[in-house]
Amino acid sequence: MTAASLRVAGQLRTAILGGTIGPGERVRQEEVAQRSGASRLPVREALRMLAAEGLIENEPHKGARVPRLSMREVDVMYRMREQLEPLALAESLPELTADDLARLGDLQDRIEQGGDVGRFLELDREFHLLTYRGCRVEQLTSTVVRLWNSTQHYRRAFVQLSGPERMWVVNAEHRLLLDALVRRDRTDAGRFLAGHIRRTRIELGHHPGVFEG
Amino acid sequence: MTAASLRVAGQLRTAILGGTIGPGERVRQEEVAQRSGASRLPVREALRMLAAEGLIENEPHKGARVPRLSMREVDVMYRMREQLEPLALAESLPELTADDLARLGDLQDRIEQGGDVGRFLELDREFHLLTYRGCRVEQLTSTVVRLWNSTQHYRRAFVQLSGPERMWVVNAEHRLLLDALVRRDRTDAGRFLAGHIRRTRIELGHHPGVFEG
DNA sequence: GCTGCTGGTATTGGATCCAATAGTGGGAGG
DNA sequence: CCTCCCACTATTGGATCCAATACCAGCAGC
Repeated sequence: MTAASLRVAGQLRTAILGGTIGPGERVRQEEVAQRSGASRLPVREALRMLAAEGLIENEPHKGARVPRLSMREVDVMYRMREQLEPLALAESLPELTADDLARLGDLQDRIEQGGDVGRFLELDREFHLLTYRGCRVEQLTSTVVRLWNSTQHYRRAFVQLSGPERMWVVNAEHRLLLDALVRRDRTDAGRFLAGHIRRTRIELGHHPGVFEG
Repeated sequence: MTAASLRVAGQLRTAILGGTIGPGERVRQEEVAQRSGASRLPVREALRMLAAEGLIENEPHKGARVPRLSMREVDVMYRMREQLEPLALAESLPELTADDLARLGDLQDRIEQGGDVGRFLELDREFHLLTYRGCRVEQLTSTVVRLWNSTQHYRRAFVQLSGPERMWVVNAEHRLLLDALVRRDRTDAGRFLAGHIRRTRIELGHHPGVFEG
């Protein structure tokens, strides 16, 4: 019975990232406790953990809810990613093993096979986070994960709205990135990555509908 | 009796930032509880909050301790600051009032008056964070604060070691930054700021003694 | 003399109960 | 009929007690 809070946190995390709990929705301690079979105390701890990950926000005596972000906020958070992820990649690249690179190729193959939106988001996330696997600086990786977490919902809405006709761009970018990684070229890799994020940010800006809800 | 956890968190925060509790030191729940007159439960919540701020790290069943960072980690965290703080400044600049700018001038005056290390760290922190006051993107400001928090101890050790003979450089940089802010020149301001952080990072790299202990 | 086990102790994690607070609905007064 | 206030309820915050786990010291066996 180790770490009930970790279990609860995990359940809530997948529920939020999966879209079951959307922005603005409230998360009641009692309800979560009953659903997960634990008492309210580990739920409280789990909520604090998730707050640290940027998945919920906690207000005293008002409870926890999934944050609702404005377009401006998401835009700035994408700019943060443009700045930070190339750094993480540069830290990670020397540590990536041939096995990691093979797995990345595998993931990209599966992304190109297609699937529903949830499947793509999952694979895409796994792909990028795997490229940062070698980054040994906790603060950097956790910040990157936080940014991914907080913007996940809007990415989902965006992918749903824009449909599959622009998917070839993503695939081309991923392939170029992967090739640069295989060549151990940190400059090229960083450039492709920054461009990938920047393009997404700009396309997101053309879909204001994503932020109304 | 609202929010005992917030009170406890505040006490611990100033203790850690002030250097009373150093890197590697353990923080026992019971001890903190007695010292602050609360029970252990709010202490647990406070520890989770501080973990979110990067001030302590929590391991299951092993307790909380102030993280001990390697030179490489601090170096990367300074690189993160170089990337993120100009962004925060650009967001903030249009929102800064004449009053804010006056207060910044005041703070810099007081920095130039001199004082002990703790005083300088306090004023320097207040100066920089005030320049980000207009940044309305929570994730960005909280990330910046986290980076300041985590590296505070090493900054203190560095300032103590290097003494006051290089203080004129800091003052010149602050004055140039402030002037750019008054002129509402975001490009200049971002450049001076990035340079300020970068120089500090490099000088820190010349003092490996800071990271042993 | 060293190593590995085993018991004790210190410390953290979890459950239950009680207190405090915010949000809400109904009633009285204008 | 509208508004303001008050009490009620739903929900979160805190205290105390109990359980589980990690650390440590001492002992036995090799």
